[in-house]
Amino acid sequence: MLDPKLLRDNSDKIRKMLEARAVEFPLDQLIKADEERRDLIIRTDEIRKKRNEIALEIARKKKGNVDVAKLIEQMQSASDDLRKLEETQVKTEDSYTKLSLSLPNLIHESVPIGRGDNANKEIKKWGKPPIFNFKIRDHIDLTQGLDLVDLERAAKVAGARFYYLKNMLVKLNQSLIQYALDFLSDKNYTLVQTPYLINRRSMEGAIIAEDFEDVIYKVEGEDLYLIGTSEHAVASMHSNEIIDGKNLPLRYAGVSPCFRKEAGAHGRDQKGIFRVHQFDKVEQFVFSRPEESWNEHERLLSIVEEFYQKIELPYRIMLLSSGDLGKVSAKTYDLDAWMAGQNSYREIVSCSNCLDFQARRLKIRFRERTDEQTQYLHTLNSTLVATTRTMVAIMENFQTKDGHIAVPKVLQKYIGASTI
RNA sequence: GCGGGGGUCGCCUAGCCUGGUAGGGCGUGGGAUUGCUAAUCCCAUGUCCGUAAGGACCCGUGGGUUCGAAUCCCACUCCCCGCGCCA
Repeated sequence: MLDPKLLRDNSDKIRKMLEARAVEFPLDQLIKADEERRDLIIRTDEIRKKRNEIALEIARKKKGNVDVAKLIEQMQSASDDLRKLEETQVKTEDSYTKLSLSLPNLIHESVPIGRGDNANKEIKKWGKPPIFNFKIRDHIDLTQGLDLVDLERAAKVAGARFYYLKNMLVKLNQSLIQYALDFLSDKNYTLVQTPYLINRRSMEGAIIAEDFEDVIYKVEGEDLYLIGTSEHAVASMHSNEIIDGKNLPLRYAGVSPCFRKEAGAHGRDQKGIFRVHQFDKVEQFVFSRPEESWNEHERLLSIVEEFYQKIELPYRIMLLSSGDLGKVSAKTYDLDAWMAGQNSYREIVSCSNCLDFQARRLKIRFRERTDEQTQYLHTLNSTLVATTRTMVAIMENFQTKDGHIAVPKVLQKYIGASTI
């Protein structure tokens, strides 16, 4: 949600954003709804004022035992007027809220303008893709050879894009989680394991309406949705709160499984565990002062880089273009890890600054002193590790000639082995 | 799941029975006073509309009754206590 003042004073800025994102949006309709809404507030306020005055008068006269029948009549007619006006007000307010909740976030000036991922900008590269002197396997071959994944039975039991992890891959998965939690814990993050199901209000605070359709699973008959990432549950954790400024920034390490419908992804990455409906993730989430959020954004990225350097995965950092940017994000870096089996860099991390977009929806504010005006804070999120994709990268890059997998050094003490 | 108690403006609390402008304390900021500190007193301290003056709203949420609801009625929700069930 954007500051409604922008609709009035600077709608061009919003228009430019919509154009850059190539998003169709009935902005004029929203501006009109906002105007109507404010007009109705003024009109209903006037009637309420009158009603309050009469009510006061009645109370006073009653004390003096004066007849108030006439005043009560006036009150009745004012209440009737109000009821009628309120009906239209509810409708206007509804359409305003609905529209304003589906308006995407502003875009930071450093974001390249363009459609799709062609316009994404490479910021840097780290590490060198490994060179193999044998015919390499992709992660699907590797997991089959070592009995690490059972896709057929998962398809039978749950459907496509599900998987059973088996044997050492179960341990690798746990090791990545454990290492990631230790890593962030050392950086004084607050560890938080979130609810995996959250209600609609909370979900709406973290994502934009259309994502409900494409990514979010709903529990039938309940006001509950499976989180697509712990970001959704951590963001809403402080909803409707006023945070004491001296506690900022709040840095959380969220850990949870992630559930995604992958509705628009038919045919893409159909095999293996690269694109699946369920995976585990350790996520960084920061509540920050507005003036510090861009520094926090860079900080998140540098922590991510440190992590993948320690795991020794070659990667590149991409700055997403306006067309590729998520609707709630003002600026996003992706970290694409080298995947030897696919001979390309693939996305494993997404690091975003959402400014006050989520905070407005969730009413998360802060202030330094209790006599001060409250302010919306900024929220940022970044993957630290999404286990399935990182495991794909590890398996493909660390494979050995005999079809086994070397374990990155930092993970060895967690998994208790040097090869799989 | 059953029974009982509760949710009040950042925090704590009064008001609810008996409907008529939500009061007090703490914290925080400003001011006054005082060698300094402390103490004391005064003012401010939620949201929305409005350039402002001002006004409206706010007592867990949503309905209802009423001229008028924090207050009465109904439903829901969360917390606490007891019972039941349970990994």
